[in-house]
Amino acid sequence: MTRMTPAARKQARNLGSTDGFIHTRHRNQAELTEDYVELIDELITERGEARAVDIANRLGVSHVTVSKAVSRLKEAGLVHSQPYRSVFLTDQGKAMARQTRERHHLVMEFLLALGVPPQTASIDAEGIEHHVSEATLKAMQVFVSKKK
Amino acid sequence: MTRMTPAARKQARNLGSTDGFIHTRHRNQAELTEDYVELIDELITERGEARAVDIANRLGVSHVTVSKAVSRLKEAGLVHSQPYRSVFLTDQGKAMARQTRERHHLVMEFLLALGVPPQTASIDAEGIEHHVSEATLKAMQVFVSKKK
DNA sequence: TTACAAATTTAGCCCAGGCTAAATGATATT
DNA sequence: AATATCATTTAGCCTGGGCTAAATTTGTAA
Repeated sequence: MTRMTPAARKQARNLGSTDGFIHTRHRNQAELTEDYVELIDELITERGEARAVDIANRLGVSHVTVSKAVSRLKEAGLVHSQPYRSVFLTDQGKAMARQTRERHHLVMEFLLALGVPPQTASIDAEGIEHHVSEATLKAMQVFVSKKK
Repeated sequence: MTRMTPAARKQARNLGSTDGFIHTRHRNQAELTEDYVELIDELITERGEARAVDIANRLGVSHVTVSKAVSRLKEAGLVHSQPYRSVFLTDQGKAMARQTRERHHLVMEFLLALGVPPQTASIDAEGIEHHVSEATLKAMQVFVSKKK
């Protein structure tokens, strides 16, 4: 190989950008947060309150993990609660919940309209919903409308 | 609240199962692995070899992180390499790469057929591809075929 | 063939998000 | 009102996947 400056090497290999990948770690944090907020919202709707035990059971993690997660959510301003009491969404949390709920619902409708069986659709929606852009959401919306 | 056995309480709250959620941590591990394998495959195709520096640049992480990740992939039997040399896929790794590549391609085609603009489609495909079941993949396939 | 540049590995750190065990708080039955 | 039970928090641990700095290896120009 002939001598090259570092910049020239990079250039030669077409590098230098992160190529559309997002740091999975962060992507994941966001996902987890959304899952918690979504679930808290569901629990409040279903039973009027979201208790740590219930969150833990639904998520399949220990109640201690939930306790720590709730602290993080508090830090993030998504949730508030008194010690030893159940958890409530702040306005910000509610906004996120609404968004997430709508997105979830749309993705679900979309998969069903596509012909995916309900049970599978439910699982896939859980995984997919955190990764769809506004543009894709809109396209899904259009598709669902047309199907009706 | 009236006295209840623990089992009765669970029953009353409809709990006991993890409700379709998968532990995000694990889901994530699998994703990362697929991203690495996919990228290594791409690099080998593009340039004949996958070097740690290139992987690091494309993924936007440090080369040290890549080094550690490659060790994990080796452990998992997906990859092999001599010290200080570039990385190659094992048969198992190649199989995973092929699968991932096909899935990626199909999801991409699908989003484009749906009317999502290419750039957005590319980003979304990255996120979505790890979360689609066989059933959904098949439905996407059907949709894409019909569009042609 | 020596010396320098580039790549990889090693050492050692950090943080998030899991866990179990133990301490503390809330509540319902008697 | 006391006690037993259930829920939450605290303490302390582990692992994965990041990082920087330093050591090592490889490869090439002079």
